[in-house]
Order: sequence, then C-alpha cells, then structure tokens
Amino acid sequence: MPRVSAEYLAARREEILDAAARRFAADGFHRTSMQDIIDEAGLSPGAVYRYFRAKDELIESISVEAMGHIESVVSGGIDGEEPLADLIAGLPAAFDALGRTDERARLAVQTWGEALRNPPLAEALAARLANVRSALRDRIATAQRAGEVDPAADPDDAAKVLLGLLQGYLLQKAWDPDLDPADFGRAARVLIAPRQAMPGHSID
Amino acid sequence: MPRVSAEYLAARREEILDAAARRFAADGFHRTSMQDIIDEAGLSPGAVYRYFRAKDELIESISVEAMGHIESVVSGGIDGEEPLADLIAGLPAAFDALGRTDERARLAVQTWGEALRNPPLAEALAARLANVRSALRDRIATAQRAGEVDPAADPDDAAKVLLGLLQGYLLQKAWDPDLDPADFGRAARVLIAPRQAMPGHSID
DNA sequence: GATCATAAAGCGAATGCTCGTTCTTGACGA
DNA sequence: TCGTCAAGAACGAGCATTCGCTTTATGATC
Repeated sequence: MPRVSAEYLAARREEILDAAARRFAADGFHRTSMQDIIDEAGLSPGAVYRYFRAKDELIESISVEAMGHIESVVSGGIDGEEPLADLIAGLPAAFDALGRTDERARLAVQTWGEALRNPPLAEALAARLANVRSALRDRIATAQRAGEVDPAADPDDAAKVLLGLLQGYLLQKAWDPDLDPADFGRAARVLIAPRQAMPGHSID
Repeated sequence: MPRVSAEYLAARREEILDAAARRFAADGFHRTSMQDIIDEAGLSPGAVYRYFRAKDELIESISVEAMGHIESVVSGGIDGEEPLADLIAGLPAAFDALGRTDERARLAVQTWGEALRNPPLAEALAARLANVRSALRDRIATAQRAGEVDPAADPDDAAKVLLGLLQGYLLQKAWDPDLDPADFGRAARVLIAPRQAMPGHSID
C-alpha cells in the first residue's frame, strides 16, 4: 500500500477547506469557481476532486463548519453563571475572539442565503438554531426567576429576539469590519437592562 | 407592439421585475438563470434584454427596490409620535404589512450576501443603512430626553442594536414564514422596556 | 375610415464562453 | 511492482447574451 499517512490526508483536506473558505468569504459561493479554489489551494483539479466529490460538498462542509462555530460561541456563553445582561453584552466580543472574524461573518451571511435554497443545509441550520434557541430560552427563564428579566416576557419569543440581536451584529460586522463588538454589546446591555437588575420583580 | 405608450413600457418592465423577484426569492440570484426569468415572465430573451441590459442590472434593480421597502418601513415608523417601545414592538408587523412578506424577507437575505461582493450594491446599501441609523439615533436621543431610555446608552450604538434586531427578525422570517411578528415585537418591547417607561430617568 | 408605410417590440435559434467535472497519464512511496 | 496520489488537458453542459427576422400598433395618406 504505497500511501500517505492519515494525518497527511486530513491536513490536505483542511488546506482545501481553508482555501475554499477564503474564496467563498471573498466572492460568495456562486461567484467562486472551482478553479479559484484550486488556484488558492495551489493544487490541481484532480487533487481537489479526490478529497471532495463536488463543489456542493465543499459548500456544505464550509457552511456547517461556520454554523458550528457560531453555535458553540452562543452555547458556550450561555453555560456561564454571569447575569444575562453580561452574557448579552459579551457575545459579540466572544464571537470576535474566535479569530478571522471578517471571514466568519461574511461566511455566515453567505450561508444564511444558501440555506434558503439548499435543503440539507436548511436542515442543518434549523437543527443548530433550535439548540441555540432552546438554550437561550432556559437561560432567560432562569433570569426571570432571578428577577433579571421582566416575567411578562415569553421566554421562547425573547430567545428569538436575543438570537436576532446576534444575527444583526454578525450581519453588520460582515459589512463593516470596524464595527466594535464592545460598543455593540454595551449598547445591547444598556437597552435590555437599563439599570442593572430590575427591582421588585423577583418571584422568590 | 411598436411605438407603444410609456405606460405600456413601464408596465412591461414591472412585469419582468416581478417575475425576476419571484424567481430570485425562490432560488437566489445565482441559481436563477435568465431563462428561468424569461419563462416566468412568459416572454422571450430578446424581449427581456430590451428592458434590461444584463442580468446584473436585474439583480441591482431588485435589490435596491428591496432595500427601499425596508428603509421606508423603518423611516415611516420612526416619524411617528409613539413611544420608542411601541415603535420597536410594531416594526416587525409594519414590515409584514407591506405584503408578500416571505418574498421580501428572502430577497433581503439574498441582497445582504450580494452586497458583500457587488460594489455598487454595497454603496446603495450603505447609504440607506446610514439614513436609517441616523433616524434611529435621533429617535433614541429623543427617547432618552423623555426618560424612556437609559441615558447611559450611546445613541449611535443603540441605533445599531435596534437595527440589528430588525435584521434578525427579517432573517428568521425568511427561514420561517410562520414566525409571528406580533410575538417577536412584544418580546422585543418587554426586553427593552421592562415596565413601560423607566421612572426617575428624565432629564427635563 | 380603410389602406399603407414605418419603426418599435418581440421572437428564438444561434453563439461563444465559462464552468464543473472527468479521465488519461505519470510519479512516487511502500 | 503495485496501488495511490497528483496533474492538467479535455469535455460537455449550461449559461448569458446577440442578432436577424417577423409581427404589429401607430400615424399618415387618400
């Protein structure tokens, strides 16, 4: 078996994915040609097609990976013990802390549009969103019990709103890489929790 | 039909734009072929190319139109005299009131991605966003003076947050047409103004 | 008001090009 | 020597766009 190590194969695959991510982020999925990716990776068509059956497979891999990063940022933040307001204020910065922020934000926007048209992608996205929403919902319910959030809010709907907030941040970050995550987070916190915890709302 | 009225020409042009919008919303800009649009409009290639020089011109027209609708909804809402909380709660419903909500939401998402790559589109989008942000900023400053919003918030950053909220709603609406604008708006209002106006914050 | 001439409006086969993908060939490690 | 990996020329499909022809509404003419 004249072969190469499994590590070599995995590394090659990752190289191709990285190259594809760079080009996809820059030009969008459908304005990026396979040749663009092949050139960016410094390989040949034959080589790339040994690792990925088709362009769609590349798009799906990149998209699912991109969703995973965002999901892990939100889920990771939710697990903390900090007040909800701090969590919200910190999410933009937490996303930026992943690195390669511009690329990630742009890929996220591309992925959102792609999911409207690509059923497997839509399914993957829906599943991950459901996870995030459910974690957020629980976190909000807890915050309500602690008197941090008005008990009149429906936790399910409030979760959608908070998720929307982060999506809006990502979108604006994709357009403007100079958008400051701390400023955005601080403004979100002040809007949502004007004077720290609301007095007199605790359920006990 | 030679030498026809200007109204006839405008109506034809509008027919083509409508057909293109339907297909673009369904399949995305780049998965929609000119033949798809031509078939949807019930015309021939020659006819369509008489009204639009190229596919990109179609994409730009549709995109700019889509942005305009969103801008007018937000700007229209901002002009009102209602409390900021009511404005925020009502924006999702106001967008839905435009009609053809699913199509509009999906087109908006497609446009966001396209603007990342298409300079003229990016410019048009940036200009409209600047308008909306500036109107929101003024509205927030007014609300702060009225004691509706914590004066600690930077109006500029707060405007970005509120804009992000609406963008998040549009995105979620594109994925899930059943998303209820009233629920979303109500949750946003409760989160941002937990107990109506905050007491004791008026500057006078 | 019927006929005609004109040029705009529409048609659709044809074009040229780009793209994703395949396949043959060669190189190289085991 | 054998199987794997990479290379890159080649291919066919599908795309946006063009162009020469046909159709037809309109204004002029009688």
